[in-house]
Amino acid sequence: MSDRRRIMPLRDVKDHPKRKVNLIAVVVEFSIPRMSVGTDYCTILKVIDQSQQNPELSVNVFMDDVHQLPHIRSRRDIIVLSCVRIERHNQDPCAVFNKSFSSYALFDGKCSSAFRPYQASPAFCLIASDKPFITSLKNWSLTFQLDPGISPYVVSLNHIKEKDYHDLVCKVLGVCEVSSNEWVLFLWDGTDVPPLSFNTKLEEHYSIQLQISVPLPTNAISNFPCVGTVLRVIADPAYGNLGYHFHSIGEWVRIRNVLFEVDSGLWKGVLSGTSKVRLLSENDNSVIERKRNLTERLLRSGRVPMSSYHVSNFLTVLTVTDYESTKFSTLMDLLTFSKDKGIFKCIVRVVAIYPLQVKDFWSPAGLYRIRVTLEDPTARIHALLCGEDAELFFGGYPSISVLAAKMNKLLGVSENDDSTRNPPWIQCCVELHLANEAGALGARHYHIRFTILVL
DNA sequence: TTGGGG
Repeated sequence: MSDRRRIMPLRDVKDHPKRKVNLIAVVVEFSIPRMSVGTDYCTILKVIDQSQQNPELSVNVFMDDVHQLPHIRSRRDIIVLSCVRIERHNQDPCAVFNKSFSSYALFDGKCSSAFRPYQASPAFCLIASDKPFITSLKNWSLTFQLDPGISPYVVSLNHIKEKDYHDLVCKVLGVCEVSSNEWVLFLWDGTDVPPLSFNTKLEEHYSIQLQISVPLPTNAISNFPCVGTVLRVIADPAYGNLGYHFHSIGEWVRIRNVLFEVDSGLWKGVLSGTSKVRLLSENDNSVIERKRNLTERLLRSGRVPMSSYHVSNFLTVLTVTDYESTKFSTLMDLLTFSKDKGIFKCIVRVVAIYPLQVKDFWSPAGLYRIRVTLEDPTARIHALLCGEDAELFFGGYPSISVLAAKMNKLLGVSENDDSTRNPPWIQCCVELHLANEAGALGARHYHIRFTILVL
């Protein structure tokens, strides 16, 4: 075995088509490992070095065992690529890792002295002459400002559009197998997804879902932020065990090519075959901007939905004077509240009611007994509107036609368009009771209280 | 072979 390996600077790669070369580079982006349409699993890396940061070089890695594909742990990690073949795609060179003659090793980019790879392909062998290359690349990358990739596709969650592909600069709150081979990613950028209208023909409002996929137990969401939407992103089954492939929990990333869809009047992200990840620093400008925007928003407006700032679609529902000075809470504040009783003032939309017919609002004893589904950008909950609380809310016992008109206003039913409805924002008081053991799913009960509907 | 930003 030779004790030297000729390492090619990335700027020279373009001049060596069809050649097999050795590279040492910093990984700045990776696609999530997944099955290819051929026989192998695949991940695509973007790498840079001192000689070339733009364009980044694509490295396409194929392996027959998904566990043997490189799994990037941290920003600035170093990859040694031995005997990769240079090909051309369109006008751009790329390196292709062939499992029959290529090998690789991944090194922590932060630790300056260790030469032990945290992952390597079976045939990889570190050669003494690699070490100074690795050291100088680590030293260089610590001083180099990595490019987060400014692009018109980057949006924050308050600007997403249905059926569009967007990039998000966001924090990865978690990844969870919600059912057998169904994985969900939880993403947050501190902004609120836009409120949606409901298609009354497709969505029977009494059967409305409370969330995309399954409910999570309180202990799973207890560390989620209470302001800003936690977007649920469904992974394509081709990704297999997403928890194994995704190492960025709690970190800021730029995640590219997320598809946005609407399901049951809720926003849903889809991790498609072309989604890619760039790990970002807490000090990255795009991360600092998002944190600053959230701080300024909370100082300016408190815990209210971003889209309720402009009150064109806001019903004046007054809470009784006792709670006028109470600060607003989000529904996620309620879902994660740990004491067994509390009263909150929220800005929400009534997205569904049960019973469906106003004539069924009373029990046989003549008492109001209604379940409403409340929504804000952070969550949906069922809340009860019963007895004296409902009398206060509706102003006693109005006629069925008056009550029906009030409910139509509350649900956003339009007088001249029965195909869509767009519930207005209202403010209301919600009392929370934890029925028994704290945090148990379904043990929380919510009642609308101290709220008067003024119409 | 696969894969390759919109």
